[in-house]
Amino acid sequence: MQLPSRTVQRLSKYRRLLLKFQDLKEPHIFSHDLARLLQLNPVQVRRDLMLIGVSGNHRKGYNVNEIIELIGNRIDNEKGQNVALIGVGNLGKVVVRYLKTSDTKMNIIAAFDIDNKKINKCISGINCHNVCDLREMIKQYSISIAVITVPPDYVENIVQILIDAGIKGILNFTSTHIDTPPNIYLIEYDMITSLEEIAYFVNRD
Amino acid sequence: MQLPSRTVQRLSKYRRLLLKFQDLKEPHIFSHDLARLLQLNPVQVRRDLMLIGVSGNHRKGYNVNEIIELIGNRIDNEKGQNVALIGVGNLGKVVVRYLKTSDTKMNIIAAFDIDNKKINKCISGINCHNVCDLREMIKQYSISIAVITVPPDYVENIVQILIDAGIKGILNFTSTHIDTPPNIYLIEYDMITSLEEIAYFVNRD
DNA sequence: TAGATTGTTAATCGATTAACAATC
DNA sequence: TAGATTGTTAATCGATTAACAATC
Repeated sequence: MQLPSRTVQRLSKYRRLLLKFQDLKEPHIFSHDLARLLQLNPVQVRRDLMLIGVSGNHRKGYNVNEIIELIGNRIDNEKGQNVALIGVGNLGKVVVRYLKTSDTKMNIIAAFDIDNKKINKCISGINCHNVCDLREMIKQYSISIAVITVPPDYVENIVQILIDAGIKGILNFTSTHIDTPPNIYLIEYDMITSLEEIAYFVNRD
Repeated sequence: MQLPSRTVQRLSKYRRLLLKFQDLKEPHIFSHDLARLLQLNPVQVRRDLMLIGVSGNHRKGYNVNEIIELIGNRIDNEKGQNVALIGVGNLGKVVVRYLKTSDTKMNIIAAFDIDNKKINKCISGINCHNVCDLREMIKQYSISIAVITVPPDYVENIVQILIDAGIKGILNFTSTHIDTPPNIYLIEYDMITSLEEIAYFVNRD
């Protein structure tokens, strides 16, 4: 049974928070504490946990390790999830460094660029390849997710290559809207739209 | 009457797309063309435009200039919207440069850092100030929105300063969840959560 | 037992879209 | 007129939350 996307987002956040609890040797947590720490409704937390089959204790709350394990069972791929980054500019470098230093099952294993000065260089421990090798590398290393951090003019072209190469999911950091077929799962970070949305509500509250 | 947040997001995207049409001297557009270009439903486009009072022509569609103007009336602040960026690291620099070169009514007018090597330097045409001056600058230049690009350990502290200084909206680029009172409009870009969400659906489609 | 919690259904809320009237 | 479009209500869909039973 497929989980709602909002539930998946919250599960990701529960896990990251609880991994800190694990370090603190706190074996249990109540739904209202988890909710408070993430500014959510406790009912929502209990419902999310119910959906993935976590069962709590009426006295002690939920077992932290059990939550972490069952979230992993749902979200993680056994083989790990290989991610590629396209566009080794300033933003690309920041994203690679961030992902390499975060403890997540998302493995960023290759970067790509068209600039010969960058190709075959190492950035934050991963190699920068020629965009021409994208298709081959995606298949060889079974990369299913791409993070796009190229300049706006290159976006359309890169997306076409990615789709042809069989990529399944895209995180688009450029503010250029991209057109994807419905079988590609797409998330777009559009900072202009986000700032304009914030501006709208700030002026009306 | 307050617009739904999803409508505001789409209006922002309509406007950016239509500004290109304006350059091409295309005076009109049909709802189904606008919808197709942004992968939306034409009914949704017409409904959004109806909500802001745009009226179309049964033969020629909607007037591009009229849409742009009425979106501006709703979203833009007459005085312009002043934005500050906190944390002049690599990510911060990228964001400043991007916002300075985009044509948006969002004016990024100041950057802040705690590093003396950065303070009083100019980045992409704006000055980097000491975080200690945040409160004063926010009031003086009526900055209502902050973009946060500081390292995780500084986030909590910075948010407290921003809230005390009366900031109204925050775009959080760090993957550290922040706790804001309900009168602050917050958008968070959490790339770990986004990648895990993509991974979940990619493995199930 | 009383009180605090989990577990789960049903009601509600918000957003999208189907249906169709009106117009050119 | 026929066909294509806009305009708008009502139905539907998805997500959240209220209500309350069950348990320790």
